[in-house]
Formats: sequence, structure tokens, C-alpha cells
Amino acid sequence: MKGKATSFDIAHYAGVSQSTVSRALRNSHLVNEETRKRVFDIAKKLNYKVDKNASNLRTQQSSTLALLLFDDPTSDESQINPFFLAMLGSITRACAKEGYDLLVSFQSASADWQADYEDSHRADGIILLGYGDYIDYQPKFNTLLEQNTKFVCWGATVDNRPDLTVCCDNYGGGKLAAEHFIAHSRTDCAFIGDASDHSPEFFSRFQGFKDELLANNVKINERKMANAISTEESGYHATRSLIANNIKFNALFAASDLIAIGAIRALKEANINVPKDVAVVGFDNIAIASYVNPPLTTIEQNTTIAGQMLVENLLKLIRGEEVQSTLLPPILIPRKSS
Amino acid sequence: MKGKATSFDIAHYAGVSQSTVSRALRNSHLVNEETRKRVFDIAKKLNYKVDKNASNLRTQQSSTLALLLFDDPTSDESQINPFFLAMLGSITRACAKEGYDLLVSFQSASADWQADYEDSHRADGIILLGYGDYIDYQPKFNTLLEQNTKFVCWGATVDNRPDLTVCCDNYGGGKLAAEHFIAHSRTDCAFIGDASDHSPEFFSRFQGFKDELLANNVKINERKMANAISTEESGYHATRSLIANNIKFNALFAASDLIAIGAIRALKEANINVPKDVAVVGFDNIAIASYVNPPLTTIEQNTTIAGQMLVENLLKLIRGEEVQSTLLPPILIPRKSS
DNA sequence: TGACATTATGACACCGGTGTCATGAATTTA
DNA sequence: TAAATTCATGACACCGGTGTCATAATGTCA
Repeated sequence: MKGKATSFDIAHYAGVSQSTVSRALRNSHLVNEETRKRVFDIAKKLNYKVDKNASNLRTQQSSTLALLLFDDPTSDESQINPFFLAMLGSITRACAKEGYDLLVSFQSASADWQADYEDSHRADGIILLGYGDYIDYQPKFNTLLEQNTKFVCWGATVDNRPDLTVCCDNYGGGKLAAEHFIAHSRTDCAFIGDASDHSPEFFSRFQGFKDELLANNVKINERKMANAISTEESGYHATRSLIANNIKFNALFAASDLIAIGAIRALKEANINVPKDVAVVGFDNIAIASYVNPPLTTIEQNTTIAGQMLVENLLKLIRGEEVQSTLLPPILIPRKSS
Repeated sequence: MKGKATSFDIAHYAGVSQSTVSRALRNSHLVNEETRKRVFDIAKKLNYKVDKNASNLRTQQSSTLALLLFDDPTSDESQINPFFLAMLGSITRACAKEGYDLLVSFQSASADWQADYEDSHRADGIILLGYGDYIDYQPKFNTLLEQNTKFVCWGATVDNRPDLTVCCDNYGGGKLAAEHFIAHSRTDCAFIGDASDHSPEFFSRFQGFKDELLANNVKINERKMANAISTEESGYHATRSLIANNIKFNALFAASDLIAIGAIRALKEANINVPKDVAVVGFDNIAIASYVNPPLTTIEQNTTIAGQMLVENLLKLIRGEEVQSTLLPPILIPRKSS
């Protein structure tokens, strides 16, 4: 066998036209059962595989989805945020289930990603996955919309298009954390994350947290808040600065598990016992959370379902079906850290 | 703008032929500088992107690599082995650096994966990533070789083709673990993993471990070995069965970190102190390892370098360059578990 | 100034499928 | 039995690029 077999080779051996081969292989009802069988046998023998490029070119679709990962550029080069890795895994699985291939690609927020994948026909649609500063992305979202590119994103809300978003109910998750503290009479609360509207997800978590505390007549002191991005390092430093400023609290809500883990490290170093002196609650329920010491109480975002929903919604969008905005319910996973 | 712009549209606006547009966009020296500039400007204005399918079809290559992930089918559906996730991340990054796209796909060992991706021209080459029972794969490797498919695999050695493999020096890693125990006078050793040649990587780790012990006149008792696959659960159960059988040891080498983490859980439950009563060493240095209690001493496989090497070697193979077999040096990361 | 190399471009076949239309044979209907 | 319908198939244009060959214009050298 020199080179790969084509449908013409099969046609030749089967004594039919190439058109018929193409039809037979795609199980068109227009092909005689006997012919189909013959074609299939020969295809198998020649180890024939449909050339995706030719097929995609003709049909103008690719049965491929693209995943654009916007990892936090400030985090360690070699490691990807474990929450995203988990999402990546579940999206990969969901795509496989739907018969789509997945093209994975790292992006920096500044790059010219806004049109590449769909316009070049490499993918039928795009999944955008990233924490962080979605505000910068809005103009690019608009470009995507203008070009009628099919895309969904995790977390970020696109102006007037809630249907393009899949995310966890961050506000509700924040409330869960507050409820939990109140139920355990820990009302002297600190928050570590980003309470500005720069990071919409962290902001919502904080809002939910604050509002639920207020509903119970507890006010959060602004001095007991510190900014952090979603890394262990950042959580560690933010917490250290609180401690260094002699700020006291008996409960700490971290906007992500990585932050919480860093916070616990800082607390331990300062000989502050978790959970006795300070109860800690994180957000995400990454795999590591259950293994740290003490195991971390956290608000779970179910990555399996999230990945599925992203893929499902994107496929609906591609097929022109109606898509509902999707808010996933967060769940409190109580462990020893609180 | 109705539909996507093609090179014909550009040709029309630029007043040149489509051939010239194509040449101009690919920076052929055969195009006048002024013409090139005009073409580029128009392309930009029309938001033109080369149709990858058409281009790939013509050139018969895709600037895409495929990653086939063989996750352990017995592991939890929703979670991917964190070591593979880390590899996935580093391979993604390495591909991006080389200007290649990455197609990610889950596979079960039994599936008909052996020819799909390259034959269908979706990818120029394949990376195979999986722990586990590579023996079943040998016939499929042969099919790949016969079809002249370009591929590299992680860990597994393909008959007579060591150049197709990138892996960590598992034997050397096993020796490191043994050295470490001996240096700390922990010579009553247990091993948890798979010491059969069913799982070549685990087997090598065990061989290195055993040989280094023997070189120091320490023999490992067969009763102090238990089989486990690379999950926390499996490590937990294997260790429990050792304990239940009243087997004593003061050092435990686990063939992977997940196994080690499960082992530590079992030991703790039996009120056996780590590291005082039993020193534990794992393998992989997954992210979780440093966060468990106590932090896990482990043999690191550098996933960043591993991913890079896989991609680099595969690209060399594709370009027809000579490829060296690649053995990555493992490093002992001492932590509190030993 | 005629022979020849160089430069810039256009025409066109080609990659390997898919979808439409035309065609001929077999089957059903009036 | 002629007309209508169904079935199975072939011919062919087409998707949007890339690469080869031909061609015209300009420049170079003897």
C-alpha cells in the first residue's frame, strides 16, 4: 500500500463509482445493501479513513470544538490552576461523549484570539475558560458576536447574552459560606480574594457572603479583607499581611481553594490553629482540598457537570437551538478546617 | 459581510489573481512588496483567515498533534489521574510554543484508535499517554509502525524502537527511594504497586528499588508487597490488607503518589505514625503531594520537561530527523513523610 | 540589438471528499 | 400496456486553498 487509500481506490476495487462509495460509507439509504457491504469490507481491508480535511472543507464544519484556556499569567509557568485542569478533563470527556474532537489551546488575554479558530474552520465553536479579568475581554466578545461565532464561556457574563454563560452560582456559594459560619457562631469574618468588580466571580462570592452576613446582622469589617489572585502564594501573602497588621478574626472565607490553602499555611506559621482559632472555608473543591491539613471545608463547583453543560450549550448554539442560561448550584462540603 | 471572506474576495478587491493573494499571504518572495502590502491590508480589513481545511487538504499536513489519553478505566469516572492532567497541561503548553494545535481525546485501550488520527489527516502525529497495561497495545503499536504513523509514547517501550519513547528513569527512581530509606536506616521495607511485568513502569520502579536494597544487603520480603493500581483507593485497600495480615515494616515505597496517599490514610487509620513508625515515599510528585499530611516524600518526574520532550521528539520524527531515546532523570524530593 | 536571465503575475489542475442532477432499470399504478 | 414511482448509480461541480507551468515585462550582457 503506497500512501493512504482514498475513496477512489475503494471505488476501483468495488467496481462502483466514487460517489457510491462515499454514500455507502455514510450509510445513505440510497445504496444497495449488498454494495454497501462490499464497500465496507474493502474499506476495512485497505484501512481506509475518511480524510477529515476534505470532508470538512466540503461540509464547512469540523465536528471539533476549541477550548481556549486563559490561565492566570501571574501563576507559575509550569503549573495550571488545578480547577481549570479539572474542567479541561471534564470538557474532554464531554466532547468525546458527543463525538466531537477537542482542540486545546493556551491564550494570553492580550492575544488576537477572537476569531482564529472558527474563522479558520478548525472548530465549529469555542469554549472560553478562564478566571480573572473578563472586563478586558468584552470588546473581543463583541467581535465574536458580530462575526456570529459560536461560543460559550465559563463564568463571565457577556453583555445582554446570559445564554452564552455557564457558571456556578457564585453569589449563592458565598451565602453558603456565610450561613456555615453563622451556624457555627463564627461571626468575626475575614475575606480573602478580590472584592472589586474586577474579577466578577470573586466579586459575586463576596457579595453573597456579605449579604448573608448582613441578613444575620453581622457586618464585615473592611479592614478584614485582603486582595489575592487565585494562587496559593497570593493567598499566603494576603493572609500574612492581615496577621502582620494584627487583624483578628475567627472565620476566613477565601475566594478559591488555592487561596485558602495559602491562607492556612500563613495561619499555621503564625501559630493560629485551624479550625480552633480560625475556621477556613474555600471555594472550588479542587482535588487537593480534601488532602490538605486540616482537610478544607469548601464550596464545590461540580466540574463534571460544568464541563458537560459548556459542551452541551455550545452544541445547542451550533445547531441553532435555544439555549438557557445555566447557573450551577454550589454545594457546601464540610471538612475539618471549619 | 455575508459569510467568511475567501482569498478570492481579497483578490477581487486588490485587483490581482487569487494565486497572487495566496502567495502574498504566505510571504513568497515572488510577490512584489507593494502588492503584498495591499493584500495584507485588505485581508486584515475583511478579517480574513486561511481556511485550514482547504490548506491542510492541499498540503497534506495539519500542524496539529493528537494526544491520546488512556486513563485507567477503573478509576473514578469524573476525575483524571492528576499526573496525566499535569502532563496534559505541559504538552498543551509545549505545542503552543511550537506553533502546533493539540487535539485531545480520551481512549479506552480496547478501542480502534490505532490509525484514526493520522490517517484521517486530523493530526500529523500522535502522542500516547497512559499508565497501565501497555502489553495489550503492542499489536497496535505494530499497526502504527506498519502504516508509518508518526507517534511517540510516554513510558511504554515499543519493540526495537526505543526512540519512540519518552519516559522517566523508573529504575533509577526506584533506586533513589531505596537509597533514601537506607540512608535513614529504614531497612524493613514494603512495596505497594504492581511488581509484575504487567505494568512496565511500576515494574521498573520496583526493580530499581529491590536491586538497590540488595546492593546494600537488604532483602525485600515478598509478603511485604501488595498490588495496587494508581488510585488513592487502591493504595488504601492494599495497605489495609497488609495491616490486616499483621505485616510489619518501617518503610513503604509506593509506585505512585496516589497510592502513597491512600497508604498514608490506611496507616493513620491503624494508628501507625508517618514518618515515625513508617516512612513513606511516593512517585510522581503530583501537586497534591506537598499538601498532604505529612507532606509526601516522593520521586519527581518533571512533567514540564517530559511534555516538552514528547512534543519535540514527535516533531523531529515528523520532520524525518533522527530521534534519540529519552530517559528523564528522576529527583528525590524529601518531605516530612520520611 | 539580439539572446538570456529575472521578476511578477495569471491560468489551471489538484487535494479528497460531498451534494445535486441526470439516467437507466425495476416496480407499481391506472 | 403506458405512465408514474421508486431505487441504485454515475457524472460532475464544488469547497478554498496550494503548487506548477506559461507568459509578459523588465533588466543584463555580449
